[in-house]
Amino acid sequence: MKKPVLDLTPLPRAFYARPVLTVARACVGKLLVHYTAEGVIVGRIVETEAYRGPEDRAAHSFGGRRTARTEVMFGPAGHAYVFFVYGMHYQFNIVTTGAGHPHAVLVRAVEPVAGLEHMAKRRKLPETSRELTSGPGKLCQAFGIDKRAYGLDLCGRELYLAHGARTKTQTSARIGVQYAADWAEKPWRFFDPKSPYVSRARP
DNA sequence: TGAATGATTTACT
DNA sequence: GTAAATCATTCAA
Repeated sequence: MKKPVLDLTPLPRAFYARPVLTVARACVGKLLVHYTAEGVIVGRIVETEAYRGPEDRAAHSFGGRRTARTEVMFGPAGHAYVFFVYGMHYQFNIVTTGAGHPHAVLVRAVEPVAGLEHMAKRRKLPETSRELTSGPGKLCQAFGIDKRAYGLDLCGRELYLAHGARTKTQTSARIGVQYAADWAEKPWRFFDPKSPYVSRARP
């Protein structure tokens, strides 16, 4: 039995042009595809979070803050918002909803599907390690996503989402945003409880 | 110009 | 369990 060929057709812009909570939930189970110089890398998304500026205190676009960094979130849906934190980690987000609505979905964890050798090389870990992609900074390193991906159109051919199997989704509070008080407690994190690659809850 | 800090990971006690 | 690594972005002055 040969493994069936993966369907890597990019999802249409209409998928992203919906309310951010809808898109965040819909992203769980979808495939994240990145064509790099080394080869194609594919992962199944198992954990996301919604950020709904301007009213969401935990969002970078809170209060309608429009700067060079947040600019892409104010544009049309279906683009990549990539930013750098803690002096060493990138985070990959998907701009949703539509122009003028700075809403985005943070992709927090994926399960390796294809291109394992490239992920393992970038992460300097064995291909079997769960640490390969079980966190927002980890998956960016594994996929080779950095500031060059900022603003990329996810309806292009380089970096995009593709259809995947439907899975059950659980919700919880978001992680790492305690500074945002009551907004941190909203159940805006979506994940597949059966996946071993979901990032662990905060200590 | 300068200081504070963060949508994290990793190593160490 | 706690702390260090490390720098772009932001805000105050």
